[in-house]
Amino acid sequence: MDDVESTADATLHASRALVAVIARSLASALEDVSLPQFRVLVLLSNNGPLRQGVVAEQLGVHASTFSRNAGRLVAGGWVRRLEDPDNGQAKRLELTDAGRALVDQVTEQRRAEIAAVVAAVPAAERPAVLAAFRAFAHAAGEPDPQDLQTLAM
Amino acid sequence: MDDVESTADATLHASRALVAVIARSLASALEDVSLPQFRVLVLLSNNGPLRQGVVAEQLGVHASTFSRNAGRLVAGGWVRRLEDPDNGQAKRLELTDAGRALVDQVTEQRRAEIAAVVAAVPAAERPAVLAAFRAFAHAAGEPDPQDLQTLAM
DNA sequence: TACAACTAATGTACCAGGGCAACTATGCTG
DNA sequence: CAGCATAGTTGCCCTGGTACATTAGTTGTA
Repeated sequence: MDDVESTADATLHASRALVAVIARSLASALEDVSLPQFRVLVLLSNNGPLRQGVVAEQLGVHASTFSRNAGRLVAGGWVRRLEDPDNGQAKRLELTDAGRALVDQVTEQRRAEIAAVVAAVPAAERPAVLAAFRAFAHAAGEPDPQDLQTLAM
Repeated sequence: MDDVESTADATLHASRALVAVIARSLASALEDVSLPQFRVLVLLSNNGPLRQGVVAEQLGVHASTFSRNAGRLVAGGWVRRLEDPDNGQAKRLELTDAGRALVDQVTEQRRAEIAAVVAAVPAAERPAVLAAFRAFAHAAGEPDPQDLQTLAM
């Protein structure tokens, strides 16, 4: 087994731990909203207020579908529908405080759990881990936002 | 920023790349089956044939719910329902070749994409990356199977 | 101004997933 | 054998996500 393979192996193994963290952080939010709904919140969190049509297109769903989904989010108090001052026919969606808090809570939990793992790495090895993860991230390049959005990141 | 924080930061960054890979590999399977359905396939792939009731319990859904879901998987040709020779009332679920192939394809794609990233890491740094991921995985401990199952790993 | 284009909402319909309750068939045990 | 427990199926109902077609209101333009 060459070093590409064994490194890929170790990466896959470590990725299981990361996935578990991500799944756990997601699970807490999914008690409040569905995954498609949470994706919307993340989208708004990353981009600020957006027109409904834009969100629908980003999510790859029909505008009518999204209109209803947005309605559910509004009803749940996670987002607000605002008139677009520049365009009377358009509506802008904006996170409410609750919506923002939900997203923040997930990312916070994610951060905290990963920090806990890192803290469990012997201090002497931490710089090496830091350098290695940076090298890996660099080699991977910027992830496709569309892919990240699938799992609401 | 201490080195726990900056390392956690780098880890989060690297994890985005990993999540993108996982999302992509999952996406290809989700053209054929739904996520709840794929979870079933993974469960069977990891454990071999299982009684329906056991699967339902693992997934945390009602037996009646799962009975129908299993029916859809059978109809799709992904699993087979077998009489349990030891117990006339029980049914065992077993992956068909197609079901196994679907799961294998996802894990294969995942492996291949990660290997591609690793191959893009300069050879001189690869041993450090290997060591880092091992250290991280070790620090994280064994992930909770329940968490992994959420995202079908 | 009148008409076309755009944006969202709504009526209608469908499917997947989920639960509860009732039923069937089988297994176990006194 | 009678009666109870176990395993799964099915009827019924609800929610969420999805699409298509249509409608209503807004904007822009010929």
